Amino acid sequence: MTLGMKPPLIVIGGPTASGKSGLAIELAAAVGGVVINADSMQVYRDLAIMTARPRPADMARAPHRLYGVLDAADVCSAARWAELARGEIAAAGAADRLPIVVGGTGLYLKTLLGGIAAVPEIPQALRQAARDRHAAVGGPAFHAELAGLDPAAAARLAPGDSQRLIRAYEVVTSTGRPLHAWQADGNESGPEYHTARIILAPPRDTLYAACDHRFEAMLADGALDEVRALDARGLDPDLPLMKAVGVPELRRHLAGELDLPAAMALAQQATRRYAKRQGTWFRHQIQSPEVLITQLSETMTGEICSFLHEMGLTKRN
RNA sequence: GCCCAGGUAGCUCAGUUGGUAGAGCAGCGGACUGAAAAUCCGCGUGUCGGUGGUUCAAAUCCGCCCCUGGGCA
Repeated sequence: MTLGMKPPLIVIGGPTASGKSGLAIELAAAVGGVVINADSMQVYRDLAIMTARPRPADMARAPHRLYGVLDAADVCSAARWAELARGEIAAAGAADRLPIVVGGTGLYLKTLLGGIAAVPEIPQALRQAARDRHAAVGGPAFHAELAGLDPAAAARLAPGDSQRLIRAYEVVTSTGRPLHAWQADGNESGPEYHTARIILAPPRDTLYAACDHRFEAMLADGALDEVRALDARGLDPDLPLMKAVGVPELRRHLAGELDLPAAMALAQQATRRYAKRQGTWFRHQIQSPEVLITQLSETMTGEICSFLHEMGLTKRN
């Protein structure tokens, strides 16, 4: 690598079931790349099928990193993931391979690309205490309490926005400074990359059909057994992986609350809604990507390779 | 063929004594700085089956027609 040149990086984002993983594998195989996961659920080990992790046969076609590396009892975060990802990007560069970061977790990608406020890591016990407090007093009272500790955050957040209320609460109680003060300091970001961002944005109808079809395929592949095994661990239902799309629905089926067709229909709906939210995120948060693909396709590898070559990101074509 | 009961939003339905319509679900739009597949915020999107009447005014009253259930033949 030439001194002074920013290391190359490919980032692929888009809604679930839009064909990101397939595209990443094709690109990686074509240019000699490493696929690095940027999906908040695929980082966990327990649910390979339910979280649509690449299959072993696909993973054999190119090196894959950060898939299934954390236990379901563990908690990832945007900052934690970004740190891991930077490590993998550096390792790929050292191995003279092109890093291809792919995933649908917009916040993770944004953190990698733009950094995040340098709030000190908050001990898990304190974070849990904040959550417990919220559960104990309820949303409105918690919101009122926060107003006493961090009026700006309370004013900005809806009383129902539990996740952000809890975050604001834990930051101010743990660090003594309100969240916006940390944010005003600017973002802590890692090294700069020479980046090509590829965003997939297929038409709504096509995407929804793909979501529906894929969930059916997951069930056929044994998703229910996976969820049963996870269920048997008796983990806190608030843990991230326990809230992955489809997991609550299938657990309700396992508990006898829903028949399978009903659980499937609800899970498919949840998937569609998730895909819609992701679309909104990428549309508004990732401005003017280098490549925008408005179809459901993994067959554009050739064109994309040429483009990446023109950008000076690849050595061969 | 006759007798009932219905045709109102994508679906299930509400709609008082006539004043151009509203709920739930679905859907759509948006926000997003450390659990983000999370967590929230906002928004009725409509030839009231069709067509003629009555009326200042019809989803609402009257006639005819069409469609869907159920019953009797």
